Amino acid sequence: MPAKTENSVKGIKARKNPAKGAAILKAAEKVFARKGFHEATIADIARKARVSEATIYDYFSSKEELLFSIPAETIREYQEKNLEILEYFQGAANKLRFLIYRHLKLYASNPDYANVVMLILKGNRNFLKTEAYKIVQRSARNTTQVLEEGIQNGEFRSHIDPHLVRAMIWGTIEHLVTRKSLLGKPKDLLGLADDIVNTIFNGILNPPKDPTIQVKVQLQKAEGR
Amino acid sequence: MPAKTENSVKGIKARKNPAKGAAILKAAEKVFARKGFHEATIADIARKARVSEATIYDYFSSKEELLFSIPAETIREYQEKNLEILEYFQGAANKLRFLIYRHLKLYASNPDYANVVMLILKGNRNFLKTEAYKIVQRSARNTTQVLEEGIQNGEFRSHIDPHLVRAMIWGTIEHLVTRKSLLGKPKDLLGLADDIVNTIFNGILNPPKDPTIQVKVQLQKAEGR
Amino acid sequence: MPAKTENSVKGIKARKNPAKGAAILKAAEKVFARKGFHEATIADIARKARVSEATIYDYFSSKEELLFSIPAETIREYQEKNLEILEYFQGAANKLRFLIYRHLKLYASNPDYANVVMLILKGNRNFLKTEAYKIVQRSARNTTQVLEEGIQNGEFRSHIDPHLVRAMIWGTIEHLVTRKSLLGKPKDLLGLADDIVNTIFNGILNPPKDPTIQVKVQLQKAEGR
Amino acid sequence: MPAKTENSVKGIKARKNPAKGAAILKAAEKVFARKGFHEATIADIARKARVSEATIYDYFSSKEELLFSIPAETIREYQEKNLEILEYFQGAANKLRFLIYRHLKLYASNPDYANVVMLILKGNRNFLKTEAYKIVQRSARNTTQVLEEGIQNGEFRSHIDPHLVRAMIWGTIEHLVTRKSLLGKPKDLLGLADDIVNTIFNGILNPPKDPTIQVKVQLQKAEGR
DNA sequence: AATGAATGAGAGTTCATTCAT
DNA sequence: AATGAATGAACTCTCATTCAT
Repeated sequence: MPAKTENSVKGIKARKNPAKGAAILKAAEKVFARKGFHEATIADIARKARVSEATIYDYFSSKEELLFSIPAETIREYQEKNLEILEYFQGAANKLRFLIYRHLKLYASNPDYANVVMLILKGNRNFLKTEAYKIVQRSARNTTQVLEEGIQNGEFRSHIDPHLVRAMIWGTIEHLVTRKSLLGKPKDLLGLADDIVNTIFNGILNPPKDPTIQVKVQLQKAEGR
Repeated sequence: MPAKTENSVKGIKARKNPAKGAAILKAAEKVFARKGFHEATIADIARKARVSEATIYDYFSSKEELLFSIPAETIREYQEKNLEILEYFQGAANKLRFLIYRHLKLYASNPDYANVVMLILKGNRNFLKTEAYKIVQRSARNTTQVLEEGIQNGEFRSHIDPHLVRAMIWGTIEHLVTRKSLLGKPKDLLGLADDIVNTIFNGILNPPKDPTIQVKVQLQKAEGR
Repeated sequence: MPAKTENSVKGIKARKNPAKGAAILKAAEKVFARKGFHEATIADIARKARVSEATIYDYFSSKEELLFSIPAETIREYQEKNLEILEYFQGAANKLRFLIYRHLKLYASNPDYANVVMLILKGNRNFLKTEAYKIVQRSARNTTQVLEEGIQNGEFRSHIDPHLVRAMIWGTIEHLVTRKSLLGKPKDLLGLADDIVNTIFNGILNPPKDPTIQVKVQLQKAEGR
Repeated sequence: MPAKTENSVKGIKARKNPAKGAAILKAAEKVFARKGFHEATIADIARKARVSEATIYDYFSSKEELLFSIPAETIREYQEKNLEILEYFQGAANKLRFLIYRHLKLYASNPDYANVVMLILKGNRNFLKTEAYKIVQRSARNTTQVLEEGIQNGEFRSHIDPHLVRAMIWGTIEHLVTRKSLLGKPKDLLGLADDIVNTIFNGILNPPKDPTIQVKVQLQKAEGR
């Protein structure tokens, strides 16, 4: 799909050897995850990637660009696949459950990535100008649309604000992932998915004691005669 | 109230002039909020506080300690007041609603503080070792306890996981506050409180179409006599 | 004369200790003279000045500013004194001779300075934007004015172009100083002054063989009668 | 004419394709002229020459050698032609006038070359060790010889110092060319040639008001008889 | 109590140059 | 003959921090 250079694969500005570009990126992810952005040095990353520092600058124009390149590919793959699979689900509730699972799984299965995103990128204003961030936004719109769909077809309450609910879902996930990144718990992130979905779906309030309806049927003797 | 040295007032390690310590802290909050931790320099803060750089080191032992001192007082005041007021509420639902409001309000009315907490401290591993962070944890326990209380007394569903629900509530708030810090919207954070509470309480699912129960009553002719 | 800060003496941007600023400048002059601009390192200069590299940046904002600061004071002193003394001379020729001597002497008695100016600054485009360069220009105007004065009062030929003659004088001096900087000869720069002045004044052409006028006086015998 | 290797044509160490060597040299001249030596990168030159950086090193062993190779051919051609034509002139004055014209024209018609020579090479100590510089020296000797010739045959004053006069002529030209390189003026360099020659020849002093000789002839009456 | 002055320690970045293909 | 790819080696500049006054 790229027009001229066959090297600019999937957002990694990898001139030269794309595999090496990816290796550097992976090394950077690890080092940033462990040390944080400012505490990590290019030398650290170079050592981890087993290349020279100069080589890193052949593939990425600055330390920050290197940082921003980490989510680029991952996020696009994620979003593409999301759109693809979403088609197969029937009903907004099912779709939403799927999105929650996937979102959680994305981080659960890439702890270094989770670290970088939650602890570094989320607080970085410049990241907002990034191409990768635009995909994040698009991905957010997925969720909103599913919520709107659910309201439309009556699956979801008509009173809810799709934007707020999306914020709740994402906020919940991000909070949990951040906790996991910082404190190591809960051990099993994915295991929380069902609970999250249930709580989002049903809320926490106990329904009024009994939704039973009391039907009073009085049969009277038919006064014959 | 000060325990040992009469200068260590309210968590600010202010030897000497406590007012100056507070001024430096306020200046630091502003500068950190605007520039981020690493991008802000001690010189910036000194300029803003109208003191010399050396003076800052008379009040705080390092740049990071200065950063960590920012939430210290705020968070303690917040927590104290929370506990105090909480007493006056009846019922877990009312208490929880109060906590949500307050949490949101804390950030809504201190944008610089929100900035520092959301964009800088949340990603800082060392903050976890801080005294201030311990208060945050205690504050979290408030919420959990209220949730447990609600489960106990039947206000809340017995199936919910208090820890998860607290994560959801906090995650939601943090997500919204972070958005506000980075993007400036939504303009009115506090205005979202009701919606948040409602959604957390009732969930998003429409209750089954009609909880109506179809009662079939067949009356038969009473056969002769 | 400086309004506010008493430290900004004579173009040396010396905050803090002006003497140290001057020492750094002197060290820089030496090092640049010996090694050239790009080959000299801040570390070299710091070592020579017996200060830390960081201190240099407390006095000068960049390596280039340090370079440009070298002629600043010298050139101003030179120009001021020139104007002062020029008053005492009678006649354009005497004034011009004085200027030539002084110009030559400036470089002859400051070999390091000559080096920096001739080998480094003369080829540096950015130097043209400098305050010091403006003084150089003013100094050039001195010469032109004296030449104009000489034309006006008949001391100098009316055909000469003051700008060109000034270029010739300066060019001559610069050429000689550059040679001395690079090759070490001629040993005695100042000794050339008289020759330069004579040649500029009288040119190199031999006057037409004899400006003698042949007067033929024929005395004839007065024929008696 | 090539002595040993058939590739080292005309001073360009061009193994392989001499045309490509010349192209690289021309590109280097342009880039150096525009940016200066240190500011220009091999990458810049490679881009301009439409070759790879590595290829440049197939033709020139280092960046500095590349720089020094720029004048090599030009200067030799210039010197050869000078010697050739000089023969046809009669009289030292005519020869000198020719040399001044030619020298000025050399730079006037090659602005990039003038730039490189005046702003870069003139300040470079290593250039003095160069083969090209030796030709420059030889070329300088031309001028000196012509001056000596003129002194010998009475065209030039016997008092003048040929070395100094040559320095004056060259200094003048270099000064003017440098000005043109840096400031763009004067627009017409060659137009100054006549003025230069005239001033060098005749000096700037007005000849004593009247070289008239007052001859007093007193005729006395021849007494007696 | 306050600060002017000084600096140690590094970090990111650039580029000329090399070499295997 | 030509070059894509890789890197060693520096160098400028910044800043948190210290200390004598």
